[in-house]
Amino acid sequence: MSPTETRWLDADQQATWRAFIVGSTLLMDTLDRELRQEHDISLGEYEILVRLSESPDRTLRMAKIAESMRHSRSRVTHTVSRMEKDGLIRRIAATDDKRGVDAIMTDKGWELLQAAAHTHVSGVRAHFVDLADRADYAALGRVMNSVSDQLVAENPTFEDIR
Amino acid sequence: MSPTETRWLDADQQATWRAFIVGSTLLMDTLDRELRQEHDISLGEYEILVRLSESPDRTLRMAKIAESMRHSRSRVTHTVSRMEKDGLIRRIAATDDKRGVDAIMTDKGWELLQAAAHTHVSGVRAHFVDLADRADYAALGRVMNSVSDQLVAENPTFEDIR
DNA sequence: CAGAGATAGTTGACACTTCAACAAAGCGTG
DNA sequence: CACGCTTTGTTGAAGTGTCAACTATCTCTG
Repeated sequence: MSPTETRWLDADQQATWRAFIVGSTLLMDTLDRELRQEHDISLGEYEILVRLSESPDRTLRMAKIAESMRHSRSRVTHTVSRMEKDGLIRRIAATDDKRGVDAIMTDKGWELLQAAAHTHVSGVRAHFVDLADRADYAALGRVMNSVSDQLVAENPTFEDIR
Repeated sequence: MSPTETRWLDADQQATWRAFIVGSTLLMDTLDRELRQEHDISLGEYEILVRLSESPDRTLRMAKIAESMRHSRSRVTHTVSRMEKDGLIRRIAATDDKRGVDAIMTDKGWELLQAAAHTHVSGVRAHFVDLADRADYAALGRVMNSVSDQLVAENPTFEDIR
């Protein structure tokens, strides 16, 4: 924040940081493209289906979806609207809280998920999980978890605003 | 590819994978927002300025920019067009290859980079580098490097098409 | 229990990315 | 040297994400 002296990254740190940017961009783009090409669904849409599939009655409040993916409510509204148009999800007003809306995975959504899951998991393995040894992979998990924890802790608004 | 049995991820792998998605999304979004708020520039635009600053004469061919960031040519054209309109970059036809176009960072671009670099590096440290111990960070670098290598090797078209 | 403020979700405008089609210039082999 | 093929870069449309404004509902406090 304050314009104190900048602590630059050393060469190693810089290299790792750049590897992270390029690698994660490439990885996400690839997984997204594979899903689109083979099942006409984006990675984001797939992730929503996964979360619904893990919920009782394949149902989840819009807010819960947004929260667990750390996407904005607005983004979830747009995405779910598209998926509803495609017949993958249905929306009904929540019974308890009249402001709320429940997203429910349709049978068509369920079937698509079954098919897409294979593609996705294979991709994640081929392009990511199976490339690293267990220890390195675990280390990566630790780092990414602390990134999330720190950002959420530091900026509590992440829970709601985004 | 072939619909053989799916080798699912175990719980640990799944957790790490999800941490990666959520963490990297959160991280990139945060760094992007910080740059926008404080300097009216996106992370992608910033990255272009960095690359130009590292090149002789602060000049780089459009294709080289696209290649090093692994963005599509089209994306680079659009982004550079916006930056040109903002006076951060100038474009001139390449002298040698008449198809080519050189992007040149202006003084205004250079000054913006100086200011933005502090914000960016501080953010990268605070939200990423300084959170992990050296060993975990190095492991992450190894993983992300093999991700890139594997994807580029497997799909040579990445060099040009994207 | 009234009013203020928080929360859920949607909407529309705008920004950015992708994709396919395209023009212009270089390259390579007969 | 001419033809086809590749490479460079741009364009415009369609898709997706962000942001700010808005409605409706809920909750808390005096």
